[in-house]
Amino acid sequence: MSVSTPEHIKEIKEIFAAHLEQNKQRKTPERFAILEEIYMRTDHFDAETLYIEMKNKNFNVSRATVYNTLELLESCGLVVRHQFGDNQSRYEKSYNRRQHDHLICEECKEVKEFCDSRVFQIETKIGELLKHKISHHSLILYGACEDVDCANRQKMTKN
Amino acid sequence: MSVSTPEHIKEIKEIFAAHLEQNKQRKTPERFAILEEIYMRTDHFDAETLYIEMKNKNFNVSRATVYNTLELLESCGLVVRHQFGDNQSRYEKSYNRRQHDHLICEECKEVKEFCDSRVFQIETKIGELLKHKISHHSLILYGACEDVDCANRQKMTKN
DNA sequence: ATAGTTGCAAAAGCTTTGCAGTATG
DNA sequence: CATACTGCAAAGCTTTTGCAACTAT
Repeated sequence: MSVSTPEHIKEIKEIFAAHLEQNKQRKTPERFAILEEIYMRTDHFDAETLYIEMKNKNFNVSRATVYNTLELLESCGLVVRHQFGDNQSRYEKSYNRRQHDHLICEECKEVKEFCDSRVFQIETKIGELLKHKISHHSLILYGACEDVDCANRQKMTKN
Repeated sequence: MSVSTPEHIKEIKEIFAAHLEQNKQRKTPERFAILEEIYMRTDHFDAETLYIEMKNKNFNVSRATVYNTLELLESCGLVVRHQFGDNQSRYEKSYNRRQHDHLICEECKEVKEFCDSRVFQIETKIGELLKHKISHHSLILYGACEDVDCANRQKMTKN
């Protein structure tokens, strides 16, 4: 996942602003600060991490506002929410990003992204078969890195 | 998902007993009662539901034992754990069952099962591409029933 | 001015843990 | 009879909610 440029962030803020106007919701500084923080990130973060890191940057937001804004951003498609198997939601920015799925190393917890068009063939076929209109999917592969850095990352993850 | 017959359950208990012996763990009545309760079910249940229903049947188990036993059963392959997008674990029996994935109706929350071999093609290809040894996957399709009973089920789900 | 939002703290929901008592091997 | 396991209650985490104060429109 790549870093967003300042121009990119400006564009995204405009999209968010338009969405808020359309729904008669207010354009508060907190909402835009959270959006910006999210688009500065390149990882798959949880709500608490986002909250803590904003606090660390001396931006005073509450957890309630973080959760509220994440939901808003999700509903307007600027953020996607995932469940990586640990009873906690993880989020990532999604504007201008190709749909993709995730591979998680069970040892070092690293998240990698991939695309495979066969998943859409499955959506189509199973949707027809089971008579459902499929709106989206979640595909997660779990595995083990064949990677020298895996052990190092493991140490960092254990806390 | 079909109901397990008494003979079937007997066989599964033997497997569990063997597994416990191998790992020098004790064959307690609670563990077998929980196993039996699970194999009587045909749904995708959460730990609390299992706990409550055992209480209702006047079988006195604790939550701690339910969670502990679910973990044991998962590690010996008699139960699989899923995350259907709501920050809560769901379980289902897995002995003698073909590997399958899930389709969830976002309106009535009904869970349907399906098989599509293309997932394994994805596993193989992406495993090679990203140099990971894939151990398992989770694929969930989210959609909407095109189904007359969907609305009825929705009413029952809202609580 | 008015009603949508915020921050805070409390509550809620799922899961884990500590511990004293119990029962398996 | 040693120690793994159980039940209970408390604690831990993530997420949601209620409400008074605030602020965008």
